[in-house]
Amino acid sequence: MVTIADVARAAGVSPSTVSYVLSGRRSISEDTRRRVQHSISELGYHPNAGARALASSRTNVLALVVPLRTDLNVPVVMQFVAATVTEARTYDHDVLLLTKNEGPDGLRRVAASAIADALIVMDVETSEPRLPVLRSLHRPVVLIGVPADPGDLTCVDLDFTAAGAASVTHLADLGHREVALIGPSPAVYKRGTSYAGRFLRGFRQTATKRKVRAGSFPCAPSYDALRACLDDVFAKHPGVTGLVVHNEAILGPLLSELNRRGKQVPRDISVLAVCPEDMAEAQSVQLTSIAIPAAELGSLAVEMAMRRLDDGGQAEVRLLSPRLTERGSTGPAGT
Amino acid sequence: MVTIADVARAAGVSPSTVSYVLSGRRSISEDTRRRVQHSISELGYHPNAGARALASSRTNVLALVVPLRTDLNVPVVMQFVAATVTEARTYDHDVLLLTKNEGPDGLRRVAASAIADALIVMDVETSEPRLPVLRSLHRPVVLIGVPADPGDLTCVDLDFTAAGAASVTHLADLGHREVALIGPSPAVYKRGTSYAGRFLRGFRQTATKRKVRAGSFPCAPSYDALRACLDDVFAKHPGVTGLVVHNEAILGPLLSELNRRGKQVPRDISVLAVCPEDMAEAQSVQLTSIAIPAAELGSLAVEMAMRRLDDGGQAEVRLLSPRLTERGSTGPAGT
DNA sequence: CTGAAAGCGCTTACAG
DNA sequence: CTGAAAGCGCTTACAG
Repeated sequence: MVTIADVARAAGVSPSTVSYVLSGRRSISEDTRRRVQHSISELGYHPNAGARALASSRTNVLALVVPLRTDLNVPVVMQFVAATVTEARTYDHDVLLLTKNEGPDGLRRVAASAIADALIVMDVETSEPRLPVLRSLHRPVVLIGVPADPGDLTCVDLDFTAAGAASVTHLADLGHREVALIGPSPAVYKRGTSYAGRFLRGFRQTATKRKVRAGSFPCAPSYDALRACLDDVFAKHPGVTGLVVHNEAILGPLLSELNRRGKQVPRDISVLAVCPEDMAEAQSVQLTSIAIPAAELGSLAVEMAMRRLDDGGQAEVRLLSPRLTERGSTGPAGT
Repeated sequence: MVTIADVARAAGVSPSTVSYVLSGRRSISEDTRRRVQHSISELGYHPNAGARALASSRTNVLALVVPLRTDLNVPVVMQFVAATVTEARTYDHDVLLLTKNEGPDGLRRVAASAIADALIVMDVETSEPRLPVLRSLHRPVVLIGVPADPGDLTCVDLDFTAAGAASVTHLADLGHREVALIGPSPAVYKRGTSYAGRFLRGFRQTATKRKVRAGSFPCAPSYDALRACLDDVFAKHPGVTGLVVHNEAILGPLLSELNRRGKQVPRDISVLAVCPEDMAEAQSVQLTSIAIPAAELGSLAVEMAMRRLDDGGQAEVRLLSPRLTERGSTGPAGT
């Protein structure tokens, strides 16, 4: 194993000088820097992470707490994770993966043993039970989602309330008077997952304002559940002409079922999806959609965590404005 | 921050005794152990990871190198990752996530800076370009997948050759004389991804042996690509009565398309899927399938990595036998 | 612009 | 059965 002493010897300087060349924390003569850099690459030196962490109390590791359920949208989680890891690397950090079911003890362990400098937490609930622990960790925490009372914790998410509103506005503008929201699994609502409730609220408020009849239909991610859900929609809303789908897992099956039932999109019924862009494009009918910007959220979360680490900065709640892209699955009502 | 010295003081022993209580590397009187344990939980002590790593040259971290492509099956990757993290925790290890696009330098960095004790590498290609680097790391490496020449690297995977064979055997036994394999995206074959080629080989060999006419049709993960692919299948194999689908992303769309074309499963055409169990069960028709045991592979990989860390054990190539479950999407040919 | 040295919090021979 | 002490490989005041 190559140590800083080896590099120092090879370059004819002291170990501290090598360290300063690496950190840039003091000025080094051009000549010395060059000799050190040369020895470093010559020897293939990489600072020992444990020693560095011990001496500096910085690990250069971000802990990412992910849910590993299957009722959540898996591709969205993956996109988020990928963006987080990629962005973290641009700050010279690595990502440690923790699962939600490690619970409060796991969070305490990671913080107390100084395994990570900061935490990014996905799948936040409205009355998030982990909030007290997270606050007690004395480490920067970035929540993906917005709990009822974030306090001094940083949050970032899509503005789901605005997204819910935008979905109704779009359909109302097209003349639809009766719409249905096909939402996430009942389990997601039961858990009080932050985004589900916020979307629904925006959806309902705007429906009232725009005098659009609106119903909400949670749907479990299975073919049978979807069929039952659609039956329910058409029974309760015989005049429905617009569907807002906030449930990525059943997008494909939904389009098949509509087709099987002889409903053409958008002629007979408009469909607006809330999902990642690529998913909206990959369906049998290209879907008008409000994007779930998983990748942006991932890199933003890292950026915010890094900022809090560096400047000790202020907590903030950052909500990304929804972006709606028309792709032809929505059209005027009653044509 | 609570240190081992704090615990020692509170328990009235030396720091080394606390360390030995934690590691169990020497016998401690029952009384001392109890006092120490009590102080530990009293103070909420967790050993500093960096200090421990520095002193012991063990990080208790496993690095997991994952592909972050979208042409790979995302749920399978997630299941694998989840199982890896969960299993690692049972060995008191954490998981560091690396992306494949960090490349050889990333692998070298992780090994040289002693961030992780061992590596688990997913998405291995037949002529895997990372093999030389991986061998040079002097750390246990477990590959998910089997390269042409694994050498002294440990490998674990489903026996895809046997799986390909089993798929044909199942259909041939049911009397099918002409079958088509709808495989992974052409990009997957082009890349030489290990499992795709192995499955195809088993499929072809057994088709020849059983005198079954067989064709192979790679399919990109989009609705349009699927339609074109099916057109191709029926053009080249007008007498086809069995479909083997080794491409999870297009399972749902495939069933919709068959339905739209008036082909009933399994009356008109049998469908056998290669995918995780829950996916086979979630389709509009419950699918007879050969399971992709993502979770088992994840925990096996961790187990094998831990064994190599502890006993320095032998390298091995471990192939799990395929398991076929009948669910009614396959039936006798020509009824 | 650079070096010598203390110290980060553990583990583990060495000693008794 | 237990303790004192060296040492792991860095960073960072302290000094010049």
